[in-house]
Amino acid sequence: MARSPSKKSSSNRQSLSAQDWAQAALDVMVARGLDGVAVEPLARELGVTKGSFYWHFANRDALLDAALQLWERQETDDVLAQIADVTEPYERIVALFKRANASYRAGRLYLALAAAGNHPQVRAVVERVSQRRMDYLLQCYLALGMNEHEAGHWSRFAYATFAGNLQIRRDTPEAMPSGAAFSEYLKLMIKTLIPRGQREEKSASSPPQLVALSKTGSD
Amino acid sequence: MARSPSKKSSSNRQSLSAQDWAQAALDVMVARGLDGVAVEPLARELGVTKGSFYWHFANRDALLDAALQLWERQETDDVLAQIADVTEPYERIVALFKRANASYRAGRLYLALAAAGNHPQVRAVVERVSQRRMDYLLQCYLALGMNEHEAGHWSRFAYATFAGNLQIRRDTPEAMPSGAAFSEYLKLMIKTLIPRGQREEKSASSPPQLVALSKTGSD
DNA sequence: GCTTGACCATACGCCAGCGTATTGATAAGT
DNA sequence: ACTTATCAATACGCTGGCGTATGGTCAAGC
Repeated sequence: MARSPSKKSSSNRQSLSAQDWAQAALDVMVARGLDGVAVEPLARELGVTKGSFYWHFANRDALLDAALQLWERQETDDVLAQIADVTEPYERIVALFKRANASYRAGRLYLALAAAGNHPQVRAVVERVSQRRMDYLLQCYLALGMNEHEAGHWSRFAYATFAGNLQIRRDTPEAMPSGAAFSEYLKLMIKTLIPRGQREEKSASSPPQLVALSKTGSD
Repeated sequence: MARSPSKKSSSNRQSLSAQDWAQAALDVMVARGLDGVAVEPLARELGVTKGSFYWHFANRDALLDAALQLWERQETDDVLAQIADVTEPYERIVALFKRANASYRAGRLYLALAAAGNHPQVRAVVERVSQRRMDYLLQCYLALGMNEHEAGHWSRFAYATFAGNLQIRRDTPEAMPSGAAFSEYLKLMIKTLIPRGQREEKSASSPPQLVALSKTGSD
């Protein structure tokens, strides 16, 4: 329930912003999926009518665009920024994996969006985000000393496992352990998905540095 | 049961059966997702009107039930039956993995259904199917000589990777290699996901050799 | 204190999909 | 030949969501 905007208070009868609507749209996606994002129900939930909505947005698609943009910023840009200080490639992958399995909400959101493959609008963003994440992983594996080919395989492998775990957690929550057993599971995956055979050699001389993944242009 | 055993023949202008409707519903799910399964459009596609539909089914939910049942039979019962003759546990997992990555259609269908987590009707079936598949995998890993704990981890791991690969193929098809590169990728996953450290005891025979990976895909 | 503009309410028309009712058509069965 | 069962067409009412039009309110600003 508590989202995060500093000024969001249920008793707050201040006017809403487009951002508030976009954030609410993301919340609904988590709960009811992409096509749960309907103007009128959403307005009801926000305690206003759709007269308000059509002040902020031209139509439903515009809302989706805003929500999508917000999502990409929050769940990809920000995440990559958060682990930017981890310089060692092995540790970086570990950090990614831990973070990927940390937020339940983020996982649901990702699945909800990815499930909307029909919607071209959504699809484009999901595709770009997935690509960016895998590319980032690829860089990590390259930094471990692999060649492009191997790194391609392993990054894809790792990303698939990540995405699949989200699905398991959603579809069969009982099958996913918690607590210590989960830590153990995570440990196993990390150990398996980061082959330390070809441990990286030149992490001091030629720092991988990963180009910071800055926003794919300007948008 | 309706006595008209109308096989799936596209040019068959004989009357339709409930099975035909269910099959068509699955086809639509592959193409447009779960909520693409609407009575009227479906009827249009089948060249009839919904007057026909409401002869065979009480309502839309009944159609979904039938489709779901059909799906579970086709994609789980039948698959498990097909690999029942593979007795060696290692080979069995390999066979599962190959089969899982073979049918594009089956993957889309699974994802489409899994995405409908809101719908309790669908959710129940997806949950059971996922559970059954993971349980099957669990048995395989147990047969390799693992204890329950380890086998639980590895079967979950393997299933997650399977599900994630489906997602990658759907969301970023370019990221998934084809041809020889894909075989190589599959080989890597198999090798990684079936730890041969604790190889099961009774078979000191030849390593299974990965049999050629010949496009066993249905479509 | 009257105007302006940002924000929201109300009311309407539209459309797609669900479900129902009724009738039509055709292929057995008797 | 006539009934019956099976499958389908047509027509209708209902609902929920989209988008529009228009008017209401309230906080600045001149």
